[in-house]
Amino acid sequence: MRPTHPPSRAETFPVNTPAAAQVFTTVLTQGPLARLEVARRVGLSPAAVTKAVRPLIEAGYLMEDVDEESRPALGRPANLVRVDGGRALFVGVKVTGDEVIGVLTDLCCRIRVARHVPLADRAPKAVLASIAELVHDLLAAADGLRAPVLGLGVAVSGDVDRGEGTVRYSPFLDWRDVPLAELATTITGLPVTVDNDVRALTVAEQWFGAGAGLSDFAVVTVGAGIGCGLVVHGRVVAGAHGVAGEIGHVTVDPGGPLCHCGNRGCVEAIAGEAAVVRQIQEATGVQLADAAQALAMAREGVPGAREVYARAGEAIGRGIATVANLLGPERVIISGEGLAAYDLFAEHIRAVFTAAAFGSAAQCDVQTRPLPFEEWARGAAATAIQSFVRADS
Amino acid sequence: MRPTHPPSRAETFPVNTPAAAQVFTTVLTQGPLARLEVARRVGLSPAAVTKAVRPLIEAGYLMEDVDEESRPALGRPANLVRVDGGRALFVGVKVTGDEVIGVLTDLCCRIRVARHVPLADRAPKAVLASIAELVHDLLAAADGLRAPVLGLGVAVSGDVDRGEGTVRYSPFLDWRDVPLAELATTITGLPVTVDNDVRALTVAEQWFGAGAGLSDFAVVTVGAGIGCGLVVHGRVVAGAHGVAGEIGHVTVDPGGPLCHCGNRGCVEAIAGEAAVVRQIQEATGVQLADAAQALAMAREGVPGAREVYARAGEAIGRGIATVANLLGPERVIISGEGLAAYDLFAEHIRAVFTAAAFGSAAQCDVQTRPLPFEEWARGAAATAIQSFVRADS
DNA sequence: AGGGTTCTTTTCCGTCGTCAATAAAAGAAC
DNA sequence: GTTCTTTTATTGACGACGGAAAAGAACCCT
Repeated sequence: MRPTHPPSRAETFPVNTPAAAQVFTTVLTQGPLARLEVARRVGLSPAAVTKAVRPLIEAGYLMEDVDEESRPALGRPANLVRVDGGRALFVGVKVTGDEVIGVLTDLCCRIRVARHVPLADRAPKAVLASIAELVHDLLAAADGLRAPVLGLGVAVSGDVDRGEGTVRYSPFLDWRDVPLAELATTITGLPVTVDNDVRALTVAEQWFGAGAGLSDFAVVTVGAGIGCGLVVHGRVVAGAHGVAGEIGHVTVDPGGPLCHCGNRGCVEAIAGEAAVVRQIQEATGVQLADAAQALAMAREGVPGAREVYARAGEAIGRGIATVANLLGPERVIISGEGLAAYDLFAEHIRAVFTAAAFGSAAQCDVQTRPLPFEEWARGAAATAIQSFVRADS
Repeated sequence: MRPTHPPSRAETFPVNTPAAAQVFTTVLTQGPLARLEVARRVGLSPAAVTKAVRPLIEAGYLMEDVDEESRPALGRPANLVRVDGGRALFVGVKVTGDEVIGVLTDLCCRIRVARHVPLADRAPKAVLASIAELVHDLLAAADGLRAPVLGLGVAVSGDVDRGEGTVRYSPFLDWRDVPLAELATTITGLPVTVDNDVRALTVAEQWFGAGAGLSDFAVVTVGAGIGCGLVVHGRVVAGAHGVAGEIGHVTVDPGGPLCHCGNRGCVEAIAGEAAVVRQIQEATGVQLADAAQALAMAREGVPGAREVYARAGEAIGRGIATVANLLGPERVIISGEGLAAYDLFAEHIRAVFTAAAFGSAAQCDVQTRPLPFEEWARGAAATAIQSFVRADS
């Protein structure tokens, strides 16, 4: 049940306690902080923070840093503690249907290098080859940075068991029970963490994005599919069977269009990329090559096209309202390539959401964040950092 | 942020550590256990369990108990540890629209006495008077049991802040910002815990019911309203704004009947008690006095009546599928007075659920549990026990 | 230079949990 | 009936972690 599939012998985090992990993560995500401030946020005594920080500084993971800027008018200025990004590197990889996106990040999870590799074939072998190529490239780039690469995170859509490091079922890739972590470890020699792609993005948002500091929020991704990452009680929800956040297959209209899952009126069957293209083709009678064309038509004001986007927005709004009603998150973050059409969605999402959110669930803050695929890969790197830092025997 | 609103000075749990609370809860919920077995389940060493158990035995909360039955063929027989139910008592109260149900439980949360008091008026004053009467009765009954009453749990529908002990908004009772814990403490002199009623029932199910041992499950209650309690990561979900589990206001048919929340086609607007009665009246033209009459008509086979129940079942099934798709619980427990009509629902719930559940979310085990209102009150008592045991400064 | 303020560290101590050894309570074997 | 085996429970030594309090450090201001 180790979240990382480890190679022979690798550099490990110097302290193996929950407190150390929490201190490190707090410093990582909440920027340079005075020890006293860390103590307040983590709920430890200042002394405990001093003691937790010392070995991490000695190991080079944290560093001190006086901040000339915000010197207080009174009292001793704080010795800020920050993560030394240059101390270590991680690789994050996101697999999509037609390419593999990889980023090399530092220990602060800042992207240093990003690479894309096209994917001809979705079979595990081909994907692994692309991952290998990507990682090889990134490791080469890492050579110049004089820091060890300590982990690889891989994000794949579908039912992923992070603990086992296996992809149980990915409809998109047509994979079943692929021991991806093990395979990637033998190829790359790195400790590998495998997780679902939306959950990986959710971790990135939790650490560095609009979910920072929130214990309950949701990330809704609009694109080829409609996905959702949930954070409840401060932890990403994985579900008992590995599946969770399937907002794309929430029914919003039982009489709606047929979905590939076999049901009618799923959010994805109305607002997924393929569904939008298809519906606009049907409405206009024009054959479209891709989503960009569909978007262009709607922007031009072709009759029927705008309405398709409006209905898509309503479906998404209803899906978000459902999440809000069931979980009462503090915030919902909408992201994904589909945001390119956000101007066509926005008002409909909002209108349906405010109408359908029950009681104080409507207080939920809905915001959009256009995030490129690199950000998903960064999330994968974040899961690798998580595994590296996490204290679990 | 204390979960219990305490009176002047009361008996407290002897040890204030997470480990002790966990050991006690494990023994409470998983029956008499050998220390070694407790150690295995809690993840502590046997020695730690011995040390945690001792003060609890000295304080009388736990007791030893040799089990002649399951003596092993080999080795030293285990000294089972169990909670001494007779050591302390708790009162649990559930407020409904027309009555207040109270139970007196022992420390094992077994119901010793149950009482109902009718409720003429839903104003806080009247409800508090009923609670006072009920508690007075139960305390009188407790006198004969020679054990102190250590807490009162109150379960109310609506938006309840357990930490503050206040009812922020209860549409059903038409309450706003009632500091119920404080009020009840001054009246009864007991430490009071206030929580949402469905969440209280969910705690009871988590401890003693079909949710025992599960870290992710849901309780769906069918009755006057349709509610839902969620357990994620082993904890009951309260939501950032106090509202969560509003499955009753998940939309299943945007063109459906109008709901009191202002939307169309909510689960509650189709499958709530009032909605079913109304729909059957409309379908048959017969005026009905209550849900029992509606049920009788459907059982007699009056045309149109059965169909209303069928549609209700479908709505519930879709709601459950939505929960399963979003959270991937291991189990969904259906309960509530509405189960009286379960024979008319069952197949439709199941059919829609299996069709609409996505991927391995369909592995979720859906079961029904007819639980009387006393069980809800017992849940309230369970929250009181939780507050009593919980280690939080 | 001295006082005020705030951050950091030190020292000491208590608590809690593990480890390893020991005790205890059986039945089985001879 | 003694001894062995097996399993459970307890003990005591030890170490790690975190808190409290006090001292130290760094700065500003007067």
